[in-house]
Amino acid sequence: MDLTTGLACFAEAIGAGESERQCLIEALRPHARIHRVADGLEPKFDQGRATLVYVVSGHAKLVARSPDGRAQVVAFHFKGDVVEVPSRADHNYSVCAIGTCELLAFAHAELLGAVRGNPAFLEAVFGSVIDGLVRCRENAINLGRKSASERVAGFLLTMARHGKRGQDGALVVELPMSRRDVSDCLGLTIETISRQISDLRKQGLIATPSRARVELLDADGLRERANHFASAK
Amino acid sequence: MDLTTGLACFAEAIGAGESERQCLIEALRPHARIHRVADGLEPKFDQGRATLVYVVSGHAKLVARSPDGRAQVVAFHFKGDVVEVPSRADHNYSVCAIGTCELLAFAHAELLGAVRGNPAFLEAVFGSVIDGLVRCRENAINLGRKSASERVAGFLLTMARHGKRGQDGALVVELPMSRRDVSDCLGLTIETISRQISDLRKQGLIATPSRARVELLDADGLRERANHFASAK
DNA sequence: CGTCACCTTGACGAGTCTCAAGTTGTGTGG
DNA sequence: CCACACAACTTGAGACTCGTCAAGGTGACG
Repeated sequence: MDLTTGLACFAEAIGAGESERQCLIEALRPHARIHRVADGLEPKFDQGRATLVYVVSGHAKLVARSPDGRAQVVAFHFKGDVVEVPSRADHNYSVCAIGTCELLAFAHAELLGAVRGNPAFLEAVFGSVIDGLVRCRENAINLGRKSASERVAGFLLTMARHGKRGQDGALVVELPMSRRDVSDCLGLTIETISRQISDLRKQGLIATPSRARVELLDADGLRERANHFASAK
Repeated sequence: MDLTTGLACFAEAIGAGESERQCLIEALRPHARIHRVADGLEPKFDQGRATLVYVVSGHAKLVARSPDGRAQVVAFHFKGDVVEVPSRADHNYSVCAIGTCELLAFAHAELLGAVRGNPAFLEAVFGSVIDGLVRCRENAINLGRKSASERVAGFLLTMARHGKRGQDGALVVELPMSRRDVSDCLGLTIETISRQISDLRKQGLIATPSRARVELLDADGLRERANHFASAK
């Protein structure tokens, strides 16, 4: 996919009307760069500059690594998501492809400059960032106050938003990421993930027809197990 | 403090020029509400609507609670911070005062509507939300991949941003929140916090002249202990 | 059919939570 | 100014969850 097509996807996703789309594409073009990234690779964006990335196709993860090999997957991002990549913070972040993946990258400052005159667009980008914030907080709650069992159940429910309903009515979720990615996101080890998945299967809450595929047989049971702090009760 | 003064603070913080400030205040006034909140109380904003809160004075925490009493402090916010309070998510959030505190609240949608014509303002709000996102991610890394010792050291360094330099050169940090708040933020128990603080004191990294005050005697030592995943080596 | 990466399962131990007791500090009333 | 009550914090001992290490199983691909 080339830059123009990528920009068109982005413009459409962000809700630009037919008429203004072309104009938007031209305004953004000088500041955009498209990266076609193979599995496990991490494109280098402008170092030290906050970057905004739009996932044109495939899946990606935002990950922080420590020198000693620990990793925290801060978020998974799917086709159509907008990822805010911070510049300076206490930790280093990179975007890493899960499978082959196409990313559209903008330096933050220039993106904002280019669309100053278009508040609708600015709001749309704003909305994406808020989405990211909300999801990050949800995960922070998982990490801070939940047991392994609750985290895994909650994770499956979150992933279910991208799932489809199978013929038997169960929700079928594809997990494009490895167990290691899941563990690095939930703050657990791959062994613990594995044990929890096995538990859920033994209790009949899920089925695992293949490694990457999970069927949610009892979504309510999962929700109970996830123990979300919602207005429950 | 009344609504007008609060709005003026907000307008100034957000970087509005002298000239446009008055205009901005008038545009925002119909959508703003000011809350004077006593210690430990949680103002009710419009239920089910995303709300943006500006901390006019004092300190506040954004917290998610579970029916069984567990709490996760998602973020602490100080005077001048902007807090994005999500509407619908898997967990319920509330803003809770730490000491007496004044909050300026806007329904999200109306705030954006009121300032559509002012991209500079929109960008400033945008920037605040991104700040929140970055801090939330930093905390997610703490929660997911760090030991109790690393978390507490990292927390003190984060709080040090609001600290002042004492006469002996050490950074003096006031912790307006209780140990329970700290533990609910770091995903630990108050006992563990207490033990870690004692450890740090015994090792000479900090001093604790009073309960709420911490002096960072050896910031580099703390940073080492915090083990931030930054470009270190 | 062999190799390899990935996942699963088991046994054990470290780190943190839980429970319980003690200490410090703060405000209140005499 | 002192005595007391109470909340917040500190410290200790034992339990439990999850991490670590090790061995085995499964599926994909040549």
